[in-house]
Amino acid sequence: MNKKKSDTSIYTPTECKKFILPVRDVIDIIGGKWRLPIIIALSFKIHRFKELERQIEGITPRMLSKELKELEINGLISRAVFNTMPVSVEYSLTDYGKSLDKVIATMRDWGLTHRNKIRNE
Amino acid sequence: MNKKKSDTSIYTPTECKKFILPVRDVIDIIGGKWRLPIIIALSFKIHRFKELERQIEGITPRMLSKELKELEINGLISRAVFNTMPVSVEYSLTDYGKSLDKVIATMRDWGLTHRNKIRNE
DNA sequence: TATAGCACTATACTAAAGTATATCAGTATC
DNA sequence: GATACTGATATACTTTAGTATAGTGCTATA
Repeated sequence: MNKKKSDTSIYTPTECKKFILPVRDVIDIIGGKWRLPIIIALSFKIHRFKELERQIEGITPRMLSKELKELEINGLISRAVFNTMPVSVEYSLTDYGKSLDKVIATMRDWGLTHRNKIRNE
Repeated sequence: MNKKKSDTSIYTPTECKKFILPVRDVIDIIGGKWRLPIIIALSFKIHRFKELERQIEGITPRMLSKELKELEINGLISRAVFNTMPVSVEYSLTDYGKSLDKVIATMRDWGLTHRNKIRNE
């Protein structure tokens, strides 16, 4: 009776870490300098490698290639190769990638409020 | 008539960047290795510096101090000094900081789904 | 034959994020 | 007088993220 389990059930370093893990996953997946620009570009339309390179200004082919691979591993985008001459490769958001929309929208809402708050201080 | 504005209105590098900015803000604010643990810990109760240091295992006082400052600058937490002996300093989430709950919950939901998906592959 | 476009990759580098370790001033306890 | 507590800060270091630049194999066009 001297200790209430419910008060601190989540509030131990271990439980706290467990609570955070899925949130951290999202940050790991869409974090970094280039992932969001890529996801947003692909949410508008399917893109070829060079199109993305031109669309996302400042990105190097090395980073684009690297990030596309990561996003593909995480199942957010898919890669389709066509044997045209020269070969063309199309990147598109998977349904799973599209499901991030809700998350991005929620973040964006808060971020817009934050921007207004900062501006009015 | 040969170009439809609505098709590409958001879809230029400049407009795309504008769209992303508030989302990036959120990542910048809660991203990094230690911000979420700090925010979550403070969402359960007010903490003193040493309490946070003990609660968040692995953090060094340098990082804790650095991140607390950043979070305070962004208005998410507040710092209260009491002239006890020795001095005690209490950190708490502001209402504004608490407003991140919704964002964190949404991210967590998606992250949990992602974890289940990965596990079942 | 030279040049250009596509989808990358390789190598070397710089910058940012995070870690390790020691130390500070003040007080209270052993 | 030595040690420990509080809330930090300083310096030096390593690790991760991102950049710069050049080059690959293929083919079509000039």
